[in-house]
Amino acid sequence: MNASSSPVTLPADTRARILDLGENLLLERGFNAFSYQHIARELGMKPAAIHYHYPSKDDLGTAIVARQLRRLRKWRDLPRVADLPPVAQLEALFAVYDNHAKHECRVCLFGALAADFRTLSAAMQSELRTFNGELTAWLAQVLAVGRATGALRFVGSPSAKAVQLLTTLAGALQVARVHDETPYHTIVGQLRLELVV
Amino acid sequence: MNASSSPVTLPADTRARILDLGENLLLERGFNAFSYQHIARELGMKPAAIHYHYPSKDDLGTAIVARQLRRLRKWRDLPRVADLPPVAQLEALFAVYDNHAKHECRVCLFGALAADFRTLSAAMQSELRTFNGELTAWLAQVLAVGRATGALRFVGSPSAKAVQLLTTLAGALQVARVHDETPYHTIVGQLRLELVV
DNA sequence: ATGCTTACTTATTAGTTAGTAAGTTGTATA
DNA sequence: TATACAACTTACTAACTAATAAGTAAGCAT
Repeated sequence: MNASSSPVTLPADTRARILDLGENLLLERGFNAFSYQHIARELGMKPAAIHYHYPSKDDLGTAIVARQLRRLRKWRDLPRVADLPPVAQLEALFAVYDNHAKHECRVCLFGALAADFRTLSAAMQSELRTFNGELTAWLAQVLAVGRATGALRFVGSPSAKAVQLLTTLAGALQVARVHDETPYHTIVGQLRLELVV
Repeated sequence: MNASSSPVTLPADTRARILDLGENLLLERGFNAFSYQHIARELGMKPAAIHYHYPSKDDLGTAIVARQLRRLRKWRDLPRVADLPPVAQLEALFAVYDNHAKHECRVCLFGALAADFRTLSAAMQSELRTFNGELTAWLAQVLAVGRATGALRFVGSPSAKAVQLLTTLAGALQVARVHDETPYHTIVGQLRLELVV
């Protein structure tokens, strides 16, 4: 009857909130360093409630990676990204990583899971491979067009440069975590200096 | 009296064997994904025996990083490394990473600890910072001399290039773990192509 | 021979982990 | 009004975790 009788969150939101919290914990502590207790405490619930929504931790982990993959595809196909000239597309990519660096030095999905990769389920492993593969393919195409139009400069094949670039960006966020934001910006500045004509 | 009465390992070796196994497990599974049980089983001992040598897991972790730091300093100062021309020094560095890639796609120390960094003790964190700092400083000097002598080519400051290079190498080993050795060699090939005149 | 030290084992604690089963509550619907 | 379902809680298991304490056997030093 009164205000306190309404739930703190809409029930339908709980699943999404678990996914959000799980993703945060994954990117901040690594997959093997967070538990359902961490999520439950944050939500003011019992760990078993998390199991109701994601029966196993593997289900949750897979869902986190799968959502990032969906986000990547959506972002990549967004008119305000897809219709951009290559240099602007590259800057849009940098902006995503900048955002991670600013947000308490969160590493990217790849950087968070790579070290623990062998302890992950086959489902998570395969989902992460797909994620990284699609991102690399997208960037390779951006780089190819960028060089063809004279806006970007690099030696070697676009796909080799794409793998190298994404690897450097993933590593740069890890360096930011170990030291501070400074080396991250140094690295991205260096990449810009080398790539953009 | 007979051969079976002699211990399988010299007692003094146990400490070193624990350190070796701990390092392997760290580089293959991540710090939060191995336990004293893993080490003990491999040595045919009880977990408590590991505690005798390294009272806490943090002690073991710190010892692993500290040994890598000692190794780095020793390697760097070795005549057969220190007296090399810059390009050969760079190749010697690549060879170290190549060795990791070949050895069951082991990541480097930095790449193994960066994701879980916030869950590590202050001692491990500080030791890893020192490790990464000294390696970067060494490479920056190599790059500076290399460019000055016309053997290496890059834009930006030597220290910026050094941070970028090491970050890329660390990331490259992670990519090798997630996919296979191929992208690792692609990345190193790309680095060589860009750097070596 | 005695005691000390090294390198363990056995036994145990306290806490955490993922995961399950059964029960509860509120809400919507037939 | 009955019931069915969603979203939990309570209570639990089994396993693993790091860590400690106490005991033991072997070797060495005096």
